[in-house]
Amino acid sequence: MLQLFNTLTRRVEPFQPIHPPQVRMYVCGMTVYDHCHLGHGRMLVNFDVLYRWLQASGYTVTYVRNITDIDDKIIDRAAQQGEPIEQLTGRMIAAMHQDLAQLAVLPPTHEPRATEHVAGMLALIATLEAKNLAYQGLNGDVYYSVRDFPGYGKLSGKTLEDLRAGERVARDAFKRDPLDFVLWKSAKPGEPQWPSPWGPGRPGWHIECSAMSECFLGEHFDIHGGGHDLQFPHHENEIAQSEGAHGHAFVNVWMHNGFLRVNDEKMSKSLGNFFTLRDIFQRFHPEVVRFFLLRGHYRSPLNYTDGHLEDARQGLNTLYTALRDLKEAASEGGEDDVWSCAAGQAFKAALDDDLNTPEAVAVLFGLAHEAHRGTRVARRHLVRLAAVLGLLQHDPSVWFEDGAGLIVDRADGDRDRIEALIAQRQAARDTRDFATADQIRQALLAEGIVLEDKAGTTQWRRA
RNA sequence: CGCCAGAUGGCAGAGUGACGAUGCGACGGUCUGCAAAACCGUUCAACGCCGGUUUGACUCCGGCUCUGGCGUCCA
Repeated sequence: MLQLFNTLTRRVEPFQPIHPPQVRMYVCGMTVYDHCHLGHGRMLVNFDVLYRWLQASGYTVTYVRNITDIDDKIIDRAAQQGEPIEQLTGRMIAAMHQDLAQLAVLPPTHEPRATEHVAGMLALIATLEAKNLAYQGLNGDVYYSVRDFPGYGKLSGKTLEDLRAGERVARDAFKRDPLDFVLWKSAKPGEPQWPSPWGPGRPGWHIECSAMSECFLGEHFDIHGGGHDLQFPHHENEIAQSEGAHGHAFVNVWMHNGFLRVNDEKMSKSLGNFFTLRDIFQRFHPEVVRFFLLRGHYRSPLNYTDGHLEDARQGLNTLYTALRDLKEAASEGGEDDVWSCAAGQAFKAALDDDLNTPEAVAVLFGLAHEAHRGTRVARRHLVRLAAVLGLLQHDPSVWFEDGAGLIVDRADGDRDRIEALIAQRQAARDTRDFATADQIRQALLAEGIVLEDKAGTTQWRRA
């Protein structure tokens, strides 16, 4: 049975959907003012694995991942670039979809945009105001009154006193309490705005997720996820909004993934130490990146360096080598149930244990070794299990000829040239002219191409 | 200052109250014309520090040190 770590209880607990076999999950997605970086990729891949694993476990999953397409940073960026907001967000959304497709991240069931749900947000704010949980300040902004919501702080494990003690809370003369947060921002000249009972303006950041999750998943659903930095204040505020408005539980399981780090610092746009996915994809195959991310547990910090990506690439190549070398064995043997074999059970146990992907990956290596030692079904099981993680779905021969996980420059006709050299070398070998044969091997090796002689033929791959 | 998380072998990274995950790298062997891949073996291997509980602790408890995150936009 699946067990998940719940931020709300700080424990790993059995996962029990509210309405099995349905599972409803919501994940906070991207704010689209820039390209996705590797940290975003980690979050998106982690929840993609959860999505896949829930489905593989027999659940019918409704997965909602929102897009924030209106906020300060978007407005600033658009202004800075002299670009209309919708053009900027449209561009970034298209880019994100490309990046995610490359990473083999499945599209969610719904991918709502904040700007399409302003009506729902206004309805929610009205409810909060009617319940005296929201008030309008003299500046026209509508605030959430934190002190009037009893459970405030339960997700982040903080009390209002703890929070007030922090000196980093900005003073705002229009708030009743420094911790109150904005639900509706009154319109400023030149900014996008929508009409509302409180005057024209635009939504605060947190309200969109309360409105959109309710729209697609209802007032009470199973799983809500996001990056660890969203735990406070974003998710805490979502709870305040949704539970405040509806008077009952909002989300059963809260999940937060750990950060990707660079030089032991969080990778973030603010720190400017980020690598965009597309930058990395210039050098490494996206599957290497996915594999790298899955080798660590989603809640642990993961440190990025080029060297670690290279390690991951070598490991992935070990798996692809098993697929390539044992290609013919694949079609042999009848159908059987992967989940009943030892590897399948171990794999399932690993993912059921709070998505222990490193352990699951270890099972994959075990299968690769078994396959090499002659276990007939091992290769098929390897492919089947890896698919659950979104791995090993490329043709192994193409994988190795394309670059074996690296992005390499290839000239047109490269392949023909290589094949021709291999033929030449073979001719030399036939006359036992090993000096010439080795010379050709060395020449190809110098450009990163490794020749492997086996069973009377020679195959090649990129190193 | 408050709250939270973490400290594992050359590197990455799981896990467990007693039995040496896994990967990468390195070394030796088998195989090969030579290689590569694979297989076999080695790396005499590690659990931040100090106490405690226990027959037994890397694992549980307490303290300490250090690191990171959150408390402000952030996946």
